Amino acid sequence: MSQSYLDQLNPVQAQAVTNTEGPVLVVAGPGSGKTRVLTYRIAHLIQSGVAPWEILTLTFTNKAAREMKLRIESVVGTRASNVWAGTFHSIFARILRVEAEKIGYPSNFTIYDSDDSKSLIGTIISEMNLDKNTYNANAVRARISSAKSNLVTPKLYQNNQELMSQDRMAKRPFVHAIYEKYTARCKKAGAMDFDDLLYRLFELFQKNPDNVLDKYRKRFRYLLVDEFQDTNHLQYSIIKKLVHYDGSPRNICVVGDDAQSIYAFRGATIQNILDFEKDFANFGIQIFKLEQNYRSTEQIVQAANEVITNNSRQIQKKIWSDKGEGQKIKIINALTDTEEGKRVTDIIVEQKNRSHLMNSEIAILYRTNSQSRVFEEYLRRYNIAYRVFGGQSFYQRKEVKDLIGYLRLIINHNDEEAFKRVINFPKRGIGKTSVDKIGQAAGQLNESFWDAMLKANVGARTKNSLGSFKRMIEGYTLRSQSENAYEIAQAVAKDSKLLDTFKADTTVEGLSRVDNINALLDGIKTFVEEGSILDPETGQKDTSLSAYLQNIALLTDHDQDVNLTDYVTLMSVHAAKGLEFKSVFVVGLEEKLFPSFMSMETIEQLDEERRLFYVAITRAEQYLTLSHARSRFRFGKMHNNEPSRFLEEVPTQHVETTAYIRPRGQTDMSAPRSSGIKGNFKPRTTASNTGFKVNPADFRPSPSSDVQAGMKVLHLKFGEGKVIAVDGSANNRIATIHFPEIDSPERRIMLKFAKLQIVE
DNA sequence: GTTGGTATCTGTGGA
DNA sequence: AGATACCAAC
Repeated sequence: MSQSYLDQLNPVQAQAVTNTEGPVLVVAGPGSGKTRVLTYRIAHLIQSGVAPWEILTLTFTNKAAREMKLRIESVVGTRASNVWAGTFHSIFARILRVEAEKIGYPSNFTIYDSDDSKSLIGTIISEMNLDKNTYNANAVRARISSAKSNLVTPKLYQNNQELMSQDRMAKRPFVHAIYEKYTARCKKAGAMDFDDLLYRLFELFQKNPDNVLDKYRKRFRYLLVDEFQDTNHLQYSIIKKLVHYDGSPRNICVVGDDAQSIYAFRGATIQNILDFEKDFANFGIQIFKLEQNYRSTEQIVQAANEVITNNSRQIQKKIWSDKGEGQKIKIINALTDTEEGKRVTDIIVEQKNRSHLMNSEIAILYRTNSQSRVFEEYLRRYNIAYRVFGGQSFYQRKEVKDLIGYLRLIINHNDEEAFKRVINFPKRGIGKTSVDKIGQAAGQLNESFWDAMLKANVGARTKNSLGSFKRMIEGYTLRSQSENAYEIAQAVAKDSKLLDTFKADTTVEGLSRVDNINALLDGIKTFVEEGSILDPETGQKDTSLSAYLQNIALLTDHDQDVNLTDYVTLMSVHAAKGLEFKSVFVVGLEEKLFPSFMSMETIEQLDEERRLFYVAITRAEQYLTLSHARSRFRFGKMHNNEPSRFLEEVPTQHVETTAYIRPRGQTDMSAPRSSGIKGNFKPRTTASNTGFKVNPADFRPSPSSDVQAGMKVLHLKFGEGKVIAVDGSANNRIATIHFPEIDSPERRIMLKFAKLQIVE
């Protein structure tokens, strides 16, 4: 057997790969070859005789799972496709398809996405006659979601003093009642939301009917978990059900980095890492720390290390790189968001020309998806190919959801959200009043909307329409037994008049809706051609509509296959986790934006924002550019924001001194700037003026040769300071200055770069 | 029931 | 600014 893949690992990595028995915790810094370790570990298991389908690998994104499979394949060949590898949600959904009936769900259950959940919660709120401003559907949904993630049932919720008093304080004492109704309603509709995919599996394992748990414990002899820092309590509880029991070999390997935990907002907790150490302490746990960064240059790694030390709690590790010192970090201080867009694009042009970067080696990362627009405009003007990830996903578009709504209803008649979406679109004369009556009947009879629809007290004509609607859907349900997903979807798009309705709309929007429907149909066709694997062990494939729907529900925009053209990547920092680019731009580094205004209340929230910043800067291999704008257009208004505190946390010795030079011959392309600031557009020459303690308009820098020890000086970012000493050679004088206003007040400043105004 | 216009709300990240 | 909710008129 060839062991050559072991030669490609450093000693710690090799340890993490070959110690396959018993519990293992791998703490993996950014760029430390985490994926390599995971894939080689799986390959190693297979090489040592473990059957691929005995290995379960849980990841957070479909993309990560797919990539892992590809890489395992390159070592062990096609056997790789028999490994169970997927996201928590998709693997668990697959198990639930088989077992759902044991806990009172149909095997063809629908998966409600967050829009469905939100809509149902909104319906319940209004049915309960609660004020929908106090009871914000999104806020309630978040609370329900976090309850589920912490194994809190509606009953437990009601008995939990802390939760109840939080609700009372927020003037929302009935959240527990909404939670209870929501749960019942989902069940009635044969639907699971994203949290249910986890929670119901836990329930199944907990109740353990027919000793079903035993089956999965035996099936998954080896368990691997990627991005463990992003798991929530519920996920960890399921993991423990599978591997942590008497007599278990406890073959579990979790890989994570506490410094890259960025999903606390949806219940993830790094407590899981600490708990893991504790829970498996008596079972021979082995801990490996991957500390060598193979991705980034020293400037970037050291800056990142420094930034993260501002967080209060973390697992001690020393990330280092031997990629050489590399380029310093550039900082762009822009006046407006449009100027930021222009200057970032200018640098992209320069990097392409001078450093011969491909578009695909460049990424622009931002905190919120809405920031993409300005960059898109400039990239388009400069004729640079780009691709925006995230934002409104393809699957969230109205027309796409409409068609999928039909398909969902065909497979699961009880799907309430799908029913309401399509019952009167395209119009068939069944208006709001009728749907409300159906809803009332459903409530009284304790039936689904579907079962109640012909029993509702509606007019004869409406009843007629309902009847033919019902027959149409049932006809497709029958056909779906024998025809594949594409055949059904195509027929539905035509017969339901959905395509015709959109075709009748000749506006630009209507045209794009038709395009999107066709794109969706193409996607379904591809699915049918490839089929989805039901069970890695048997390799059984399924091209049915039902299989398609379970596949689609957990897909995001990032999973769309990308044609291999060369484009600049635009995405949120969250979406960029796990990726790397030669050149990275982290933009919009302003207080209230990054860190987000929603996350500035507590130290914990700020720490998470900082970890997000850490993730952002560690995506860069060679070039890192940070930018902020003094003012930006947001929510329909101009906002002036201070530069982000994170900019100040980047040590100045890693920052390049830049002067903004207007690119030649491009004046005609200059951005439309908001009036009022126009005249103030001046080149800035300091690198470190990332946060201004002094109003730049009042700032009059003095010739640096005049600066002497003992003087009182002003610095744009650091404020007032006292020069303690001046040393260095005549043409590279360095001043040691004490700035009382900043955190580490003693600064060494090179006078030939710094701008200082002598006060006295 | 449908249409079109106006008022109101909302606003981070994503499986 | 954009999406959605709501309402009056057809």
